[in-house]
Amino acid sequence: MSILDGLNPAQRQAAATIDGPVLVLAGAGSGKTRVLTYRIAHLVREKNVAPWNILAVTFTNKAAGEMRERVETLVGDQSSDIHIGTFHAICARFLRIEATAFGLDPHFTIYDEDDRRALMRRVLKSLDIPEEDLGPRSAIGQISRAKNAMLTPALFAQQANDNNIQRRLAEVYIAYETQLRQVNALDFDDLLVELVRQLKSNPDVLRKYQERFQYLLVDEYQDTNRPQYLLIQQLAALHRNLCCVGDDDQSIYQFRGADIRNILDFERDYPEAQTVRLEQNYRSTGRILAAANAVIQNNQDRKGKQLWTQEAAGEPLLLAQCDTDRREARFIVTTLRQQLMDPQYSLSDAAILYRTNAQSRALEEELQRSGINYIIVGGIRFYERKEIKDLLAYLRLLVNHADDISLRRIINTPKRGIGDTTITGLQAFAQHQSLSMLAALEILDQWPGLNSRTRNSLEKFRTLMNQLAQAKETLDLANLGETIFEASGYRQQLQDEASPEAEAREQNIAQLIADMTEFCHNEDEPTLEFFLEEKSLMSSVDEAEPGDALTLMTLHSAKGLEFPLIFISGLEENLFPTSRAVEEARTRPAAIEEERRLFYVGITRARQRLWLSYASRRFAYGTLITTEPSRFLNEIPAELMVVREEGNKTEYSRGARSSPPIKTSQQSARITRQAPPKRQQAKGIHYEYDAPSSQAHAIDPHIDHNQVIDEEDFLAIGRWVLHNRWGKGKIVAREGQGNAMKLTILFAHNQLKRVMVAYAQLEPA
DNA sequence: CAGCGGTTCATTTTT
DNA sequence: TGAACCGCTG
Repeated sequence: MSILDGLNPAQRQAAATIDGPVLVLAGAGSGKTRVLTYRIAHLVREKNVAPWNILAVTFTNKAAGEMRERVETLVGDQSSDIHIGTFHAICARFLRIEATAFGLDPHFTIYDEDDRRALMRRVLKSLDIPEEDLGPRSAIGQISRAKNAMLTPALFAQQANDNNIQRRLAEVYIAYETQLRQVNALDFDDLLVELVRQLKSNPDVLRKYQERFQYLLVDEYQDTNRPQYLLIQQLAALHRNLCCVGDDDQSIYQFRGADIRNILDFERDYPEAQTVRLEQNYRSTGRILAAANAVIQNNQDRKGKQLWTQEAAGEPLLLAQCDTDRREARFIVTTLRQQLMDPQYSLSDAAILYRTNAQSRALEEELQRSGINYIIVGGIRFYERKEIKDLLAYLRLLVNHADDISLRRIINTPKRGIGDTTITGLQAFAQHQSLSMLAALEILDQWPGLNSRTRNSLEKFRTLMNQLAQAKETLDLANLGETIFEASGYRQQLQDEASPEAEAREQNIAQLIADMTEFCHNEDEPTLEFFLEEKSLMSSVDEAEPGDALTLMTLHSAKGLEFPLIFISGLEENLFPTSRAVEEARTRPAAIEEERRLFYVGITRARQRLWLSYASRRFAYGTLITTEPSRFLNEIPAELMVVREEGNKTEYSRGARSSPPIKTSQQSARITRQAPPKRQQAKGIHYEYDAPSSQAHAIDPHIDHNQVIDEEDFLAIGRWVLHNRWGKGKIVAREGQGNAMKLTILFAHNQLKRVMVAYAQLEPA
């Protein structure tokens, strides 16, 4: 008897191989979290590994929380001693613990995108670089890339050729780093990069961690970037008991520096590594999985995997071609309503996925009109709201006096009559005195030519901050938050405004203070530092509250999640794939592949039903633009999908594309659901196409289900076959075997179609 | 200094 | 469409 008995053979191998490096290539829905948690349970309960000798790293806090929960049910109390966390959280924690050894100030602040941008603005201004030459956005992006390539400012400057822009950028990088250090802050990239560097130059500290973490587990390995890879390599170097779980087909963060080589080259980096493939999918119906497989097969750059399932074929996918984005929203709402008539489904079983956050607006309007309860994952995060960031800025400044960016944020919030001129003046004065802006407030009498009115306002602010600093020493976290809200005059300002928005803001702050109370109760060490750290590293996915609501989110946010009912909207060229990808693909065709993987991720989120949609006309940038259906739609075998037209018939350009997936409304109206494929002796693929009786009505009674196909005989290249929809055609190409077999057939009017044998009703012609 | 109105610009994706 | 930024006025 072993804990691992409940796993399938591949899963068991992945979980039981605990000595040496293991790479688990886990397809979507193949039970990778199960493997990870059972592996941990196996280590602790059956191999007597001490919990604190295990480190498990995930991508999101949510994944970490889930893993901890599931491990807890398997091993009980001991789970609390296992190190489970996100890369960023773990790095932040180690950096703080080892701050002294690393020569860092342990009170460092973690800067998010907003703070980073504010700092960059300041840098660009100080270097007199006009916005047209280099915007803060672009500068941040390029510097982030440099950091993730482990390039220090000095190295970057060296590499910068005589190219003017590069040299300029090097200057910006240097100034940015200097200022970051001056305000005692680290950005997201730094958390990783800094720890990797410090461990390299402090071998004794590294040794300590290497000895402690005898067993390492990494989730979502395909999304690790260079510094993350290096960190893992450092930590695993001693024991080499490293288990990385990932799926190259689900790598969707390369734009942010995730390096697919980390997964593709695993065997090279760890020659003794064992590779385990998890290819049985436990999540989706046969048709959904077939669609996913068909789409991802268009990618060249992959290790190659073929997912299979024992689940029933399920319902066909449905593609709604809508005339406008508004109609698309209505289609989704109507369809959802229909589904909810079925008592087995509730609102929380459904999710709408889209490529960009901006697309949520049209959907939201329609949902509000219909009174459907929904939550948005990833819009504006709670901790990104202005009022929350304001209050947090007070807290940050109390912890880190050097944090000028936070000071600037709050020195005149709420209004204290301290304007831009004064702030810029204070900054210059502080710089001249080599002090932080907060410290400079203490020596205002040395500021020449300061008029008494301004001085007065500044002194009032100084008094406030000193008062709060005292409060910090005596009060607990929640009371401190309350005091700041009150003493700063923030509450007063909101009440004076007396608007619904102000009311909402006040509520949000009440929520923040409630969070603080909760934090005090839950944590062993509820320090202000740790509270801020937790909040800085919180992502929008982590905030999704359970409840009876429909979920709206980007495809990126959906990674790792699953829903019985999934809508993927906005399947249009230049939206999904994005215009950037389309553009880039003109010179580098592989550029489209990340978008395709994203589509693959979306499809594989669905357990039972999947709806796809696009709008021929859509509001973007405030105007109506016309669009074309996404190329990805052509990659889904027609047999898997029913097409329906929503709204007025619309023209679309047929272009040079040989097989537009769209039929006219007359045709599509008559398209009934496809019959399940004929039973075949699949070679190595175990599809079971026993349609549940509830679907019986969907099956065309005229099809002979027992007809046996001798594929070798009549499906050879050059043969003529009869398709129930397109008539007679000639087979021109064939790929795959058994149920995965696809044929390319030339039908009348030079119509070239790719069909899946498993779903097409083909007969010898 | 604050508040206003006008203009411009942007939409990937996020730890 | 909207947020974000700029410049003018009181």
